[in-house]
Amino acid sequence: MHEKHASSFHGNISKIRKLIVQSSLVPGDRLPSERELAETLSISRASVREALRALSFLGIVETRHGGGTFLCEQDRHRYIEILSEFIVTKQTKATDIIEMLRLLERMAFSEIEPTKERLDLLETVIDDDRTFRQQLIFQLKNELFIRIWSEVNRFFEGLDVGDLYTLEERTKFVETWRGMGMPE
Amino acid sequence: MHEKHASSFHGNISKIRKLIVQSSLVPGDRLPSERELAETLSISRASVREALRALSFLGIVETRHGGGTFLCEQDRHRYIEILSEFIVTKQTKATDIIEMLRLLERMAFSEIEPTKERLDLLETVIDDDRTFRQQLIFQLKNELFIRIWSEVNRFFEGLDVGDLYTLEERTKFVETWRGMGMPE
DNA sequence: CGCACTAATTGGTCTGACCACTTAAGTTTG
DNA sequence: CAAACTTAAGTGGTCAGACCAATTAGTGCG
Repeated sequence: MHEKHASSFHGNISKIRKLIVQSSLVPGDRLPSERELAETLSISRASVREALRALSFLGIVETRHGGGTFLCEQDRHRYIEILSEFIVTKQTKATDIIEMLRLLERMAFSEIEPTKERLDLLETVIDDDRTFRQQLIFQLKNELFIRIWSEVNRFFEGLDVGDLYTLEERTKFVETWRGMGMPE
Repeated sequence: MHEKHASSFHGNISKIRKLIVQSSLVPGDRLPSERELAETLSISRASVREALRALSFLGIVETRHGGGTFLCEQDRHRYIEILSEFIVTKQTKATDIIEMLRLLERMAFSEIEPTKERLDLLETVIDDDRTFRQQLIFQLKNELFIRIWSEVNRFFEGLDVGDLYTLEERTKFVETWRGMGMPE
């Protein structure tokens, strides 16, 4: 009658996320119904609902009464999801850390005004990925932001996966950034 | 047999939170068991569990298998703990908090789709800085993001420096936002 | 073609049961 | 008497099946 309880709560979340990926679902797509998911994953519908509720909280999924469960516009909520998951789970996946870091640095780029001094400074350190990114963040002059970035970056360096960007990417960043600045 | 469905999901969360307050529970205290809560609040245990799961995600409550459900040590908040540490450890400058808050709210603006309802809603509260910003954030429907924003905002309000934006700025926000909407 | 109605689908809730873990009371033992 | 063990009650975790509520797809009629 009752099956063995082999799967935990977080395990069920992973199962559903895995299923989303394997099914090649794109943002806006509808997930299988709760009843289908329950049968497919061999868990009760109650457990499916708990997992879906969690995914809903993380902004990954959206449910409509009578309509179904839909995959959120991930691109719209991308960095919120990353931020959420980074904070929620202790053992963050490497890919998430990298994406979070990239997000923060993109935010910095969009926040900092590209003056000539800053451009020159970044170009002098463009060969070193770590220094380049650090100098960029430090330009923000926001200690809170810097501290958050430092923390995420600390995790990143612990991964020991080399550079975050290639030299080509860094060069392109600076050029794009220069284009954003005023002529004067 | 089956009772009327008078209460919604979020309503149940409120019920439990209210009960926590009314019972004068302090961090570390144990809540009534799920079965007791179900009877007290006149809802099914399944609904109690869903509400508790949400509170658990928000870091307000912690459950231990076989042990019970406990009120979290407020300052040891799982996710907010990290953010709080950033803010508290060194005395963060007020300007940094303000900037971070503005950054978060700008993120929200770029994430939320500007529907007519949302525009109307924001315009009705445009005179009150705090309410305006809160309504904006709440549109995100991402509880975790809301928690994070709330935490930073709490520090901001502790600064007692008045409004974050002027009425003119808020008006401009809404107008800019409206421009971002597609004509369809 | 379009509108109203109906049936099927899907999420939301309820009930009662059983499993797994924790806790505390009771018992035994040194 | 105190410590270790055993046991029973309590609690969260899961399951199954049912019904309610909202949406959607389908059908028939005008």
